[in-house]
Amino acid sequence: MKIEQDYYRREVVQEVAKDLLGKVLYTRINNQVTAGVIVETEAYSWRERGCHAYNNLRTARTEVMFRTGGCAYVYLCYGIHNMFNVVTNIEGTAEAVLVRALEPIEGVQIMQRRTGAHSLPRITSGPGKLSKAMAIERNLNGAFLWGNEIWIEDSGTEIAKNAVRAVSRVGIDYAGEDATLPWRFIVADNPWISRS
DNA sequence: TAGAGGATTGAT
DNA sequence: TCAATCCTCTAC
Repeated sequence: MKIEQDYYRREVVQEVAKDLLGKVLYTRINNQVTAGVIVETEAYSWRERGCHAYNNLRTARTEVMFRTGGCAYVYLCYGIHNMFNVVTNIEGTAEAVLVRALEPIEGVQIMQRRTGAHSLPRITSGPGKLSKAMAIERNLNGAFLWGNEIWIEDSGTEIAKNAVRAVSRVGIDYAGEDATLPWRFIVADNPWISRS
């Protein structure tokens, strides 16, 4: 079952980030279907410095974050890596969840081919790598997550609450105190989460 | 319009 | 530890 829009429109972005663990991200690009269970996420909000839309900064890039929950926000990082985010909350409130790692369950060979010769446990263990494996590029920026190219499904299997860890986010030292917020959510001991 | 830097990654 | 690589944002 594809997840419906109300799921993404909730007010607390951290709740959506935590809840997305265990859900399944699908893409169908060039008629090739790939899918993976989300095992690591990070929450971002206009209220804190780690966010591109901090202090309601509205630019061509951040515009998508202000849209209604359920859109994809895809941007290029370091000129090399596409990063996939899920926009949350209602229109006008800039919040998003960065998907950082997946456990592949469908189209594994396709993902291996797209990422080169990486060994299996590592092909989707990081935001740049999973986008490459799933063929997520900036042409999907703004796409709704219940379409035919990219969507998220509820697998029906819950992640045990005691298996979820909330830790600090990575790579945002410039955010000062906000870099210490425990807004990164991982499935503990899962071999597919990104390196710390 | 130029210049600095980044929600990363893989090789050294 | 460092380079790759290009888009985005800011300052002039």
